[in-house]
Amino acid sequence: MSFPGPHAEPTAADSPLLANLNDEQRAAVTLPEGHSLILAGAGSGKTRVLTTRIAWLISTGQVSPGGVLAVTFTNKAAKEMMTRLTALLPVNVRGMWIGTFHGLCNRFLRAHWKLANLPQSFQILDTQDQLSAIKRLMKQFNVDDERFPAKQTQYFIAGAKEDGLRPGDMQARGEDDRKKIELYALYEEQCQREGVVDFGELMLRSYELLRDNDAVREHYQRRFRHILIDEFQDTNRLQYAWIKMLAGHTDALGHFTSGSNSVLAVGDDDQSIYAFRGARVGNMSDFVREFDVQHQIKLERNYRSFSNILDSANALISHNKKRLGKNLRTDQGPGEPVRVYEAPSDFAEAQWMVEEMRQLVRDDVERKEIAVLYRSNAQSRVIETALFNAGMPYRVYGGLRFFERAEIKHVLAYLRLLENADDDTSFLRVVNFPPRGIGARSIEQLQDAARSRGVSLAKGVEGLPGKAGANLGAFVAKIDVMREQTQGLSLKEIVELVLDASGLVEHYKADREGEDRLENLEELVNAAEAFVTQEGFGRDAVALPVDELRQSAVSQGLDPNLPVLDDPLAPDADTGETLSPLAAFLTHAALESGDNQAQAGQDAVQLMTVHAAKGLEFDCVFITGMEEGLFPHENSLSDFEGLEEERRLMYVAITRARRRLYLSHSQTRLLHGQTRYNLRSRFFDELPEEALKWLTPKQSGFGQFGGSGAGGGSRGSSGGFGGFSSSGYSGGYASGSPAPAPVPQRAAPSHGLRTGMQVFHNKFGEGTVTALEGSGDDARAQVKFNRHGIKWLALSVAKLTPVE
DNA sequence: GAGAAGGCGCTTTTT
DNA sequence: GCGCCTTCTC
Repeated sequence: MSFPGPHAEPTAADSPLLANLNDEQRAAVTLPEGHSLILAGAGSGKTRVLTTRIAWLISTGQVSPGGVLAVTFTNKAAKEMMTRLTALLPVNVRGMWIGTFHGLCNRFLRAHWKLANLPQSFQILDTQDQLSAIKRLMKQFNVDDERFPAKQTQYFIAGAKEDGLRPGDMQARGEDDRKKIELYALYEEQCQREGVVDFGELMLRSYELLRDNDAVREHYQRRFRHILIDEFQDTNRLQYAWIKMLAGHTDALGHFTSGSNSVLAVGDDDQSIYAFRGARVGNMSDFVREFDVQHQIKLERNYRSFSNILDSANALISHNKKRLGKNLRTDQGPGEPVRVYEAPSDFAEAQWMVEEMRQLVRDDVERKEIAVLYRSNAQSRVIETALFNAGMPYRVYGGLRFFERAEIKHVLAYLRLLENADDDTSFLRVVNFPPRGIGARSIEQLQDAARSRGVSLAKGVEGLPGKAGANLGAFVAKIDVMREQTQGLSLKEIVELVLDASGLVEHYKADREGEDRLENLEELVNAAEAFVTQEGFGRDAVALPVDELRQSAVSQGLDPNLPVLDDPLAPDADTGETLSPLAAFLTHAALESGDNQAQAGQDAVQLMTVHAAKGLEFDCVFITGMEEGLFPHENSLSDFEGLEEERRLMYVAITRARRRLYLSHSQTRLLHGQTRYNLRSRFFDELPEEALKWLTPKQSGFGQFGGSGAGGGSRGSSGGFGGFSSSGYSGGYASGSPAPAPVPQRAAPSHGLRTGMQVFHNKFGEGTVTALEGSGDDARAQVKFNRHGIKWLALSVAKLTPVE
C-alpha cells in the first residue's frame, strides 16, 4: 500500500529542516517509505535525525501527527525528543505518541482497560513494590526463602515477562524451575486480585491485547504509519514483538508481511550495554531479516570528539567479533593525546585526579564539564573522599530517586489506598506506619482471615475480633474518612490532607533526623501541584489537538468508535468514568521516579558509572579503575559475550569525552574490605599507542594479556575467576625453594610476589601472577598458567617460585 | 515497638 | 568495610 496521492520528491532546497544536516543525516531523514535501520554512532547526531525525520514526515504531508509512534527507553530521551520537535514544528506534541515503551503501554492499557481485564485505576508496581509483593506471597505459601530467595524469584518473573512468557508457556527443567513457575502463576493471581501491574506486565499485557484482539490491533496498525524506535539495540524480546505487532499486518499463519507501515529503527550495536537486563542486540539483525529492511544508513561522522579519542574508541571496539561494523570519523584533528596514569593505590589515584582537576579548573574548564567514570558504584567512595577533602564540589549520579524514597513511598501508599482499598502491598506498608500499635501478630491474624475468605486485607478487617480487630478497624476507618474528606479537593490539597491525617508529618517532626524527610514531603506537595499544571490535568491545559487527531483519524479511515487515546482524561465510552488526577499522579510517580542526582544545578564535577554516562558528553573525562577484574569486570569474563559487552562499555566510556580523556589504574585497591592487587586492564593493549601519552612509565613486559599469543580472555580448566577451589594445588611441594626475590618497588606485601611476575609451580608449571589478595596466612595469588588456565592459590600452601 | 545485634551481599539499571 | 535487612531482646 502506498501513501495516498503523489508526493513530490522533496529536495534540500525545499525545506529549511534539512539545511544543516550532513549527507548521511539527510539521507536518513528523507528515507522513503519502508523499513529502515540507522546505525548511529556515538555523537553522530542521532536524536537530531530522529526528530528531524518526524518533522519532515509531518511537514511534507506524508503523515499526520497522530500517525507517528516514536518510542524511547527513558523519559529523559522522550522529553528531549518532544522539546526538539516543538522547536522544529508548530505542532502540539503532547497528543502525539512519543514516549517510553512503558509510558505508551500505560496509555494504551488505560484506554483499553476493560479489554485488558484491568480496573480503570490500576496502579503500577515499581521494582521495590514488586519485591515486597513477592516476599509477601512467598511467606503466605510457606516457600523456603533460603532455597528460593525473593530477589531471585523476582528476577525469574521479570525475565520471563521480558521474553513474553506466561507461566503456561514455560516448561520446567527441574524441581526448582517448577516451583518458580508456580510462584510466577501465584504472583500473577495476586496482582490481578489487587489490581496492580508491574513494569513487565505493562508491556506484556499490551502485547497480548494487540495479539489477541483483531479489531484493536488493526486499528493501531492502520493508524501508526510511521514507527520510530530509539536505542534499538536495547530492546528486549517482548519489545521487539510489540513493535512487530504494531508495525505490520500478519498473514494467516501469523507471519509478518511487510505492510503499509514504516519502521525506522535507530541504534548502535557497539553501545549495547544492557544485556544483563534483557536487552537483545540480536534484535537488530533480526529486524533486518524479518522486516526485509531495504535501507540501512550508517551515521559515522562524529561531532563530539577529537580524533585521538575517536581512534582509541575505534581501535578498541574493533576487537569485538560480533559487530555490524562501523567506524567513527571526525574533521576535528587529533587534539590532545589520551593520558594514561598508573597509581600505586586507589587512594593515590584519587589524589592525582583531584590535582589534575584543579589544574583543569585553573585552565578555565568548568567543573561540570569534568566527569569521573567508573565501572562499579563501590569505586566512588575513595574518589568522593578525595574530592571532599580538597573542597572540590562534586555530585554523584545514582542512588535513590525522588519517588523511591521511603517517606515518599509511604505517602504514595496512603494515596493508593484512597484509590484502591484492595492494594495489599500499600496496606501493609502503612498499616503500622506511623506506628499505631498494630503488631506482626495482628497482621498475621488479618492475613489469615483475609485469605480464608478470599478477600483483600482491607475487607478482611471486617468482623475481626479482639484488640487486633479494633486497631485494624480504626486504621481502615481512617483511610475511609480520608477518602471521604478528599472528595472534590485538588490534587495538591489531597496530598496535603493525607500528609496531615496520616500522621506522617507529625511523625517526622518528632524524629530528630526527619528534617530531610519533611523537606521531601514538602517537595511532594510541589510535585503534585506541578503535575496538575504541567501534565494538563486542568482540562484547559489539555486543549490539545484531540479534535485535530480525531479528524485525522477519521480521514485515515480509523474506527471512530474506538476511543481517541490521546487524552488520558477521556471518559469511558460506556460509563463516562474518568481517571482521577490522583490515579494519574500515582502512575506518573511509578513511571517517572524522578531525578537521581544530588545537588543539581551547581558547577560540580560529575561522578557516575559508565552505564549512567551513556548518552552524556563532557569536555574532560576520567575513566578510573582500568584494571583486570574491575574493568573488564571479573564477573563478565567467564564468557565471550560478557567480555564483548565490557568492551562496548569501555567504548561508551571513551566516546563521552570531547577534548580530553584520562585513563587511570591502580596497583592496589581496597575492595570489600580487602586489598586487591590488580593487573592493568587488557583494554590498554587494544588502544593505539600513538594516541596515548603515558604520564607514568608504561610497565612493559608485565605479562599482560596481549603477550605471547595469549590473545583473548581466559581459557582453560578453571573457567575464569571462580575463586579458588580446595583441591588441586594442596600440599607437599618442594620445600626449601629460595625465598621470593624482594621487589624493590613500592610497598610490597610480605610474600614478595606482585602482579605481572612470572612464577613457577611444581604441578602447574610456569605462569603469570594476575592478582593478589589478602595477607599473611590468608594471602592468595591468582595465577594465569601457560598450560593450566587461571587458578587461585593459597600462598601458605602453594609454593610459587619467581622465574627470571 | 524500639533499638541492638547479627547476617548477607557485593556489576551494571530503566521503566 | 559498609549498608541494608531481619531477627532478637527487653
